[in-house]
Amino acid sequence: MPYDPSDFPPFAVTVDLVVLTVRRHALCALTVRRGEEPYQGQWALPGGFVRAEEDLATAAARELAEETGLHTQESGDSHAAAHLEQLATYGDPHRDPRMRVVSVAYLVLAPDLPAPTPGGDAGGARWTPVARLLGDAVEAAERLAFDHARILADGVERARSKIEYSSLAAAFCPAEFTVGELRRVYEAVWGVALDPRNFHRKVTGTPGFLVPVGGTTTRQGGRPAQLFRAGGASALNPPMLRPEV
Amino acid sequence: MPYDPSDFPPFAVTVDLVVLTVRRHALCALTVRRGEEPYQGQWALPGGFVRAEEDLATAAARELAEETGLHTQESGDSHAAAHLEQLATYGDPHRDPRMRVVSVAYLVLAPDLPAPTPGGDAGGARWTPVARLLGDAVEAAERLAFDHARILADGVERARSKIEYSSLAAAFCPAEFTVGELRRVYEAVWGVALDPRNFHRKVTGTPGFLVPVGGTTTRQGGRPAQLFRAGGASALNPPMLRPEV
DNA sequence: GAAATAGTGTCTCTGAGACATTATATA
DNA sequence: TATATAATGTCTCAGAGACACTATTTC
Repeated sequence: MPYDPSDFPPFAVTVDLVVLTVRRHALCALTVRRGEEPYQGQWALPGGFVRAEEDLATAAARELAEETGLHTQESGDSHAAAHLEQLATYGDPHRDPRMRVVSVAYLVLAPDLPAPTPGGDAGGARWTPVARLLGDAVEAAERLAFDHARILADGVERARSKIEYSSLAAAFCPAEFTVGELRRVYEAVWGVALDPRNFHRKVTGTPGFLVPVGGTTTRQGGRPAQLFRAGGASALNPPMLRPEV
Repeated sequence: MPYDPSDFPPFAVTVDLVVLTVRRHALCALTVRRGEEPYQGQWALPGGFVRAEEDLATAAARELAEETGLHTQESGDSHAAAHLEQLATYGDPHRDPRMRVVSVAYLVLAPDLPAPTPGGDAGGARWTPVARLLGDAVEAAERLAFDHARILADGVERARSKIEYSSLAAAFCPAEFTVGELRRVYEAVWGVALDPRNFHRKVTGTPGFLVPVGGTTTRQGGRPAQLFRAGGASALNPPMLRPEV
């Protein structure tokens, strides 16, 4: 195995972001409109080149901040931090018609943002329900550029399976949330209805999963609900069971 | 987001392989001795450059065949095929002191090979127990080059968690195996002792997990054991529970 | 015979699913 | 008042863990 820098073919390396949130009871992904060829005018996942002296995760966090203003670390204040993790890497030789591009995809789980349309330097950016991007009969106008539909599908599947055995569903909620809000996250991500009583028993009975924060809220209507924040426990054992098995 | 080929910094892209097998009741990883600087003489994970017109998974399968002779597809004969899946991508700017290298790691689960030392064009290649490569006090002579200890740790963790809820443990076994042999795989990978009777009930009671093949063997000593092959079910639901929770 | 592994059965307890019921807000 | 959501409780059944016991081989 000779190892000569002149031996290896040059690659471009990018990061692509699957940014998921729950809005109006639907799982949504952040999409941006492409301003140039190829796939000009089509929607795509946000992303960009990794810089020469930049780590992959750093590049993903930078792109995320540029597109949404979201940060992945608590900035001292009480803002909920988005969760960021590496998803997978896509390197088909012809996934980009211009050159050889290897893209490292990252998955971001974010709370519903106050600003309806994310700011940043991206042209048109919007939240699109994943059902409309990944359904059986996706309209041509909604079809994602490159192999981004595949990347999005992988990200959605990762999110669906990870909230089973981790406390990551709280990443979709504001810093303080109720049991019912957390349940509606599960229902939106999985696309199923969960029994409110069994759900309540499960999440409040798991030590370290939820920490009561003291107040109550009626923002969902009905009887005031206790407010919680995510506890330190990152693993959920035994897992939350996804119905329809 | 201007998108000009001259904009992007050039990267080298490699694949690194975490090839795991179970030998003599121990989880082992394939390691090769480095023949040149940096880290000359140290052990490392097998791997190499991705070619210009080659898919990432293809490059991983090619490197695997070169180093071990293993194939990832059934070749028509009854040889057990190794399992190959993408693990993660490592791109710290200084993980290779010579240039910017992004490495896509793949995880391979292989049955114990008949040949004690894998062939191929790699110089010294051998199976090393992962406990010796990842323990708390790893000897200097056993320390892996680059960030390969981290990659190996990620691969081992992936394997440990995946056999919980999938039928992948059978990838460590020959094409036909007994319940006891499968149990010893779990015990080696997890490093725990499992109750043989509860294990037997679990795996034989899960529909589609094991298919009886008709014969028996006494290669483990004792009463003859029925032979099975892996069934079509790839998911194991409910999962096999890892003790010490 | 002893010793090893294979295979079946039995008991108990945790926990998920399917309900009922009560509590407290808004319209 | 009706209606929404929140919170607690009760029953049943599947399944994991902890065993006992029998079966069939090798030494």
